[in-house]
Amino acid sequence: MVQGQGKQEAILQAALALLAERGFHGTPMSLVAQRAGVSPGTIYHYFTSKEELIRVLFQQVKADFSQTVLAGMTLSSPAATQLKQIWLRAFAYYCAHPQEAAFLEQYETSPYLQEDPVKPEATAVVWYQLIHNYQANGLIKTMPIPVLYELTLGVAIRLARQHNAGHLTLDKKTLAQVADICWQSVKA
Amino acid sequence: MVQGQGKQEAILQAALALLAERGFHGTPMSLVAQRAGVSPGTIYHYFTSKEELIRVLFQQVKADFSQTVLAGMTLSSPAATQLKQIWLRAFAYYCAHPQEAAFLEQYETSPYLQEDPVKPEATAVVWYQLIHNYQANGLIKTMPIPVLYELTLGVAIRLARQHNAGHLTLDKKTLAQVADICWQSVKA
Amino acid sequence: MVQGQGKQEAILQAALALLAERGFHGTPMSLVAQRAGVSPGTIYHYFTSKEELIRVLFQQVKADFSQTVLAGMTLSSPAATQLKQIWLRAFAYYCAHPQEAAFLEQYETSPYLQEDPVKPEATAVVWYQLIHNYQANGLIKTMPIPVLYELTLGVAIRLARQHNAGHLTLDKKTLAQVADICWQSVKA
Amino acid sequence: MVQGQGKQEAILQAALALLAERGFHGTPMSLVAQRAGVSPGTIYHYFTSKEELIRVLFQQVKADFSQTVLAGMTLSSPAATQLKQIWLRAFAYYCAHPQEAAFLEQYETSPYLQEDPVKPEATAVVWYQLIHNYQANGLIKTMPIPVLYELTLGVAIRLARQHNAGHLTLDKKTLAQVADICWQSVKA
DNA sequence: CATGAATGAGATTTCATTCAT
DNA sequence: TATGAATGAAATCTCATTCAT
Repeated sequence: MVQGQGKQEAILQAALALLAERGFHGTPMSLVAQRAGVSPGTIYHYFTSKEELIRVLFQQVKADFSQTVLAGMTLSSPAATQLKQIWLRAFAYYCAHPQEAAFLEQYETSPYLQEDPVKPEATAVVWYQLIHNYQANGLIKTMPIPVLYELTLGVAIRLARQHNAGHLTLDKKTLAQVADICWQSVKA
Repeated sequence: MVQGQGKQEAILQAALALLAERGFHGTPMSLVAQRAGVSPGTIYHYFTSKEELIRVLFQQVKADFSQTVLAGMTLSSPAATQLKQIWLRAFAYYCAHPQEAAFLEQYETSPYLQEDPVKPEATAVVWYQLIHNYQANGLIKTMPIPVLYELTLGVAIRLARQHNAGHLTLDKKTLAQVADICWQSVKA
Repeated sequence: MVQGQGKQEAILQAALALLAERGFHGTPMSLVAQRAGVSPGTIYHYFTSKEELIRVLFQQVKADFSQTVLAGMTLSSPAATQLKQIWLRAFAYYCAHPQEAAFLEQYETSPYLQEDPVKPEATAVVWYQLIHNYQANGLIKTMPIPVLYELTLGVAIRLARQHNAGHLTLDKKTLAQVADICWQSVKA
Repeated sequence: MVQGQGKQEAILQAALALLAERGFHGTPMSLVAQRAGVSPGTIYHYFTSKEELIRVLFQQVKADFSQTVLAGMTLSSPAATQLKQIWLRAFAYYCAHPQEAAFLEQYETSPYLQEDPVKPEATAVVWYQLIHNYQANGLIKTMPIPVLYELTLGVAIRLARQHNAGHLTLDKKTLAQVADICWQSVKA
């Protein structure tokens, strides 16, 4: 069994796996506790409520996504290269982390947490900043940010989801093509 | 109070409104009953279970969507016009029917009904058949159907959703532009 | 579909079959109605309540049992012959009418109808009268009636029940032996 | 209020009393909880379902019966003495524990638990083993076990039941007579 | 910090019974 | 008489959360 601070992490891990597979209402706290090798009461030492646990998990997953996608980005490349690179990285991340993907989708979709629904592009802070810069430099179309998001990263994410669900397989070449198509649709 | 067969319809209406706003697990059957002006037992006269009620509702919403989008389509127009037309109609439908939109999104996303997760494009039968034809005639790119879906209708739906959430407002002109961008990204 | 008075009979038949197989609480009135080819409301034209339906059914089964066991009795035979005959007939009746047997057992056992629990020997009116006579003539032991009942007919019924449940098979010869044993245990 | 493991016992006690008096379907879990001085949810901490609670209770009652009947048996006595002794003990047990008696009868009778209906003699393991031995030594008749059961212990139990229901009172002498009659009917 | 038995409100579903047609 | 849609009380079971140890 894990000890000390490790327990909080164990709880988050367990929650992620279960929430991804069974949904918010399909995963009782007791199950999270069991999977984390912890007692139900312990969860409430680290999190005030189920809602908070989920909110914290969301923040963590989002941060991990941002960091992973960002890591090793070639910041000196031209816009086209960079955006396509981020597109492919995002796609790869979702495919490599199906649990995180499933969880994010539910989180953004579900009326479980009524307060402030999350804008999809908010999850991809890295992307958002890049777009912001490029737009300022006139490299991409002048359109509302959400439109640009759905035309590019949004597509990557949906496709990754379908890939995870087994509805779709994409080889490297096709993938690069799609990334390029997305870039074409937003470049100025 | 409604009478006779009208009750089944009243139940479906009530369910749609509540499910859209509060989610599957946030809407107890008793609430559906109350809103439909019906006793809890009555629901079970028309539907075997909560699950079945939701499934039937999904079929109905899907059918309504297909029919509305299809109605008045100019079938003699060229591919570009048709696809853009359907894109705009789908967008309009989702904006005009935010409840249906929210419900569909949850239905496609939620692990609530484990059996056969729904492919998004299955919801848009009309669109699927058009694409199929055009692809056979070489009018659009040779790519997996789900890719083509996400590049076009998928984008329309996401944008409508953001519109409903109040994250976004699009004037007619911009809308037509986006529809055109989507068309450009899939045409051969 | 049956008509008029035939409906009452159809209801009783349906009730018997279902109650025997599924128990009192396992057979909703709606199921009885369905099996009888009748609407739920109709049952309440013939019976005030579920309880009354069951009570009437009990009376009917009891009467049928008495009549069948009595029919063709050789009233002139000696006591031994008569009691063994009735023993074998009762056994045969229960084996030939497993539904009636199962129903009677439940009725006599269940706290479903709190008022006046039924004495087992009350079900076998014929037997009761015979015993009464023989006892008056000093042909059988002076013991409380229920004791005599359990030593004879009671045994027949339990064995028939076990036979119906498939726990037991008895050939004719063994059966006659058991009947004789029972007789020996009560004769003066 | 009871504490700790005592709650499981309190629940079983409450269930026994209520089930005996009101039957399986006449005793809601909430009533069991109330009588046990426990919240409804607590029952499900100890038992998976109502069915399991009843099954466990059956095992416990059966074990108690066996042990009580067995305790202080004079194992060196001759067959006649032993069987009559066990007959009287069984009778006494059922009279002294009317709740257990009523519960056992329902359990063996009711179609509530469809799976493997219980053979009556299975409840009396002690008796079964004795009979088995005696039969091997030719001390009692060669007949199917269930027949021997119904001729002896079966009679004891039915009579005790009638006694509990107030239909019958037996003095010690008569009781010994009946026990003897039963022995006579099975001895070789 | 950690535990896990206990809670009790609330969710889904059933079913005896009624009543307008 | 007959219907069967409708009722609504009640039953079983779940689960987020608490608190004594």
